[in-house]
Amino acid sequence: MVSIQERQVEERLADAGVRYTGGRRRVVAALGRSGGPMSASELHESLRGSVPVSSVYRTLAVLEDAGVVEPHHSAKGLTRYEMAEWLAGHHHHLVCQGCGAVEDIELPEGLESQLENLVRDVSGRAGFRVSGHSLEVVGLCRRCT
Amino acid sequence: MVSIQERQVEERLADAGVRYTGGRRRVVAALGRSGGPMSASELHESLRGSVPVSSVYRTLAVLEDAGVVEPHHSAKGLTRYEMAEWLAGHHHHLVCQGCGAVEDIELPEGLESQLENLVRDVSGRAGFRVSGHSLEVVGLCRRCT
DNA sequence: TTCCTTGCAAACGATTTGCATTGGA
DNA sequence: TCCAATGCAAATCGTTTGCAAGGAA
Repeated sequence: MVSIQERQVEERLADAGVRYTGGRRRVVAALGRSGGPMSASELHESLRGSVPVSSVYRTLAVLEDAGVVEPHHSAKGLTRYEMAEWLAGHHHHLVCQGCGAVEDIELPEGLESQLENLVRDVSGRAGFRVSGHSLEVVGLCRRCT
Repeated sequence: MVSIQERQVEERLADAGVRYTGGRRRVVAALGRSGGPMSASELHESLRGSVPVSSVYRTLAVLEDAGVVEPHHSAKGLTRYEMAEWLAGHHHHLVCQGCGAVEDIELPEGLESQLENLVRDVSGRAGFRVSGHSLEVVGLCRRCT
């Protein structure tokens, strides 16, 4: 999967005026492979230590600034990152209370747009300017059941 | 508001075999007053330092074990707590990207139950045993707009 | 007395930052 | 060349824990 996504990231980073170096490419690739958000240390491990933890953090900060990845805050003060919506598509999360794993899910089209309207409506009433939403379903995954 | 909720907490802690001391009462009261989840240090401040931070943490741990409060993970590795659903009622959150504040909102009855069905349906298909869900709407609050 | 609770300070773990070095355009 | 990027170590910051003192049953 060196394709479209890779190009888009390349372009976005160029626009942001930063380099798309080897280390950064590896982090993006690891995130692209993953089926859910990953933390800095998970990325560090996934890359077999080829990118030091501090560099992973800096890379994630750069990527977040450029709008390439988005943070996701989970238990025990861990922050996990995933490809931004415009790259990975809009989706929601199943969070396992047993093992802490996070899995992506998509809602059926109809329900998704209905939910969007609802969100806009309710939030507007509270004087809130909506920029996005995320549904988090908690429970036990197949393995932890 | 010394009423029902207070009684329920009292009972729950008694069942858990722990004391409902002054410090713990103050933490619960502060949470009850709040319109959204609060972190340990926010509680510490809100109580004008009358409860040391470490005690706030311990209190929150006890309350969580007893099922009186529930954690909510937010930006910058902060964990905020709020009264559990069975005490505060089911609701969702508006998260301000500007100031980080979290505000509670409720969905209209109809949409809420529809959302519940949807969640059960989609998650079940993924072999996931659902225990709850939470919708997080991100954007800018009135003050930060 | 006997536990549970509390406070302070030290310990921890995730994340950030200073600084000297490396590497790409 | 020149500035962004990197690696390491030290510094931060939220949170946890050890231990001795305080309190209620």
